[in-house]
Amino acid sequence: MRSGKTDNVVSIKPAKVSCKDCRLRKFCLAADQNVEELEMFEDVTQHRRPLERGTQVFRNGDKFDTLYTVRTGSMKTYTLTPDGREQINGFYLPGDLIGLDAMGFGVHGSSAEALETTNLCTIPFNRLLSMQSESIQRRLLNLAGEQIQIRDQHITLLGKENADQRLASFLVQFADRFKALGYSAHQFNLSMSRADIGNYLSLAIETVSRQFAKLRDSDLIKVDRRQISINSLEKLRKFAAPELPTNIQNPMRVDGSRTALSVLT
Amino acid sequence: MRSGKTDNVVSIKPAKVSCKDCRLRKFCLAADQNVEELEMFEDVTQHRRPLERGTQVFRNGDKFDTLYTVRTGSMKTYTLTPDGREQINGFYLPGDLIGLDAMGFGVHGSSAEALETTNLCTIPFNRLLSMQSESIQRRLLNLAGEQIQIRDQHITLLGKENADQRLASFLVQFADRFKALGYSAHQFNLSMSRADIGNYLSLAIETVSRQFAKLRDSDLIKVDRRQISINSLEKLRKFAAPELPTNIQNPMRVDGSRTALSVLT
DNA sequence: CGCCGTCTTGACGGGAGTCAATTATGGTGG
DNA sequence: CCACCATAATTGACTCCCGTCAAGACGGCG
Repeated sequence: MRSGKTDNVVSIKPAKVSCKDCRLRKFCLAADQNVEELEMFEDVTQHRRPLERGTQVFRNGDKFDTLYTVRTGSMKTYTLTPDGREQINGFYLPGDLIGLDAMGFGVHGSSAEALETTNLCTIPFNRLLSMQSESIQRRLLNLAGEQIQIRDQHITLLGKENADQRLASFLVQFADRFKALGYSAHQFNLSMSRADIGNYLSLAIETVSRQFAKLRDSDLIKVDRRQISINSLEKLRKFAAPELPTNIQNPMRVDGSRTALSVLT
Repeated sequence: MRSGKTDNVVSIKPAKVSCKDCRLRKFCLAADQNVEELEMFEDVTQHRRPLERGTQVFRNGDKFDTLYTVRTGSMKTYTLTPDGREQINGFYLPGDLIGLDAMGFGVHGSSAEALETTNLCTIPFNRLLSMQSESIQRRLLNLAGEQIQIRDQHITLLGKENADQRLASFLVQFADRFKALGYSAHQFNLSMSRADIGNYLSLAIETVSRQFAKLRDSDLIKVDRRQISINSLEKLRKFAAPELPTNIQNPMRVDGSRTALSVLT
């Protein structure tokens, strides 16, 4: 499946869309590439036949050699506890890159599974590096940094928010992500089950259900199974993350630790 | 974070130790460098005067331009909740690299603070990249991947473990890290307060205290304030992460999701 | 010696987990 | 087309782990 230039020929099978026409490009590894680099990148990248729901792309312990970008559909990644329960660490939407965590030890520390019919771009890691592209290198670091920050936020959610706030935060997160993708932030449906939501938020599914009911009864959202309609995103945001009552806007430190730095931004 | 023996040389001032003689090199960015690269790297890197306990190196929202490696001492990083409470995301020991999360958006999403008198190496990020060193690039990706996996594990801890297991896991983690650094895994003292431990593990300090007592009463550890002595690391490990009762050793999936992969462990 | 911050220990209550029953839904085959 | 079933989701009742409140112990240091 090659193409020197954008052809008028419509291919029957995996319908390879050129990276330079892909509306997700600004999210993916190829975001900042110039034309020639993009061709190299496109040469490295491959499409895959669609994954059905429940299909795993890699599993905890697998040797790492490939990164994946979600083209359509959605995925979850999860780690396993010693007693075999799964802990979902993240959900991945179109444009998101999966597998970066395995760059550490060369072995996947998590598993990745499709939540619905999903198309991926596959990107062999060593071939990617051998491109020696500065912009790719930079982008890889960007995306890895993002993943760390996203996880830090999730740790904060698990560590500090109660059940109400967790579900609200979850919905706000998806609203924002859908909006960034050009979809409606107020109307979307979730591809994951209540069990997955609960697992991700560390709540029992009954609790998830109850919190959905609570948000519905407060007229913040409408819920029909996995179809979500947000009445006021801003109210929901407030609900998810209540701020300090009034006074201090730039929190100078709530505790008493010193802050003596000679840093000039 | 001290233990065992010190070096014979007592240095007066910043006493710049050459990277090539640094016993922490294998942990840091310069791990895989050849001689000439190492010189370039050393040229980029700088030492800093020691930080006192409580001093912040960067804060949430600061512009990102520098990475830091812990040389001696220890640090914590934390994010802030909207209402100003801090959530500790990680503790950093000698050899650990701090600041990678900020590669994502060019702005720090967390703050970093010294837990005790601490010496850092500072590494200007852009100068580092301009070295165009393949081994440095690779190492950056490695370390970023590690950070992601570490956070995934912490998410799993917060999501799935109860109070007993959390503290035990915490101690095991530090035992392993000290051992990797060449210190005793069975005897060490913690540089952080009960409050910091509780914050990190998402437990009230009273609960931390109670769990310490429980581990002590079970003869798994001895505790004297921040001085920890582990009687049986393996028992503690078992306690931290109980496995499946018997039967299934390679968990085929506890839930009912499909697993259509041609994987052989 | 006395103050203060850190830590420990006890008593109590609440938020969310667990158990259980009911309803809704979507897929499948007669 | 509908009956049937398995899965998913909701709702209620009860329980328990851990957070909160409160008091006291232990050092460290001026």
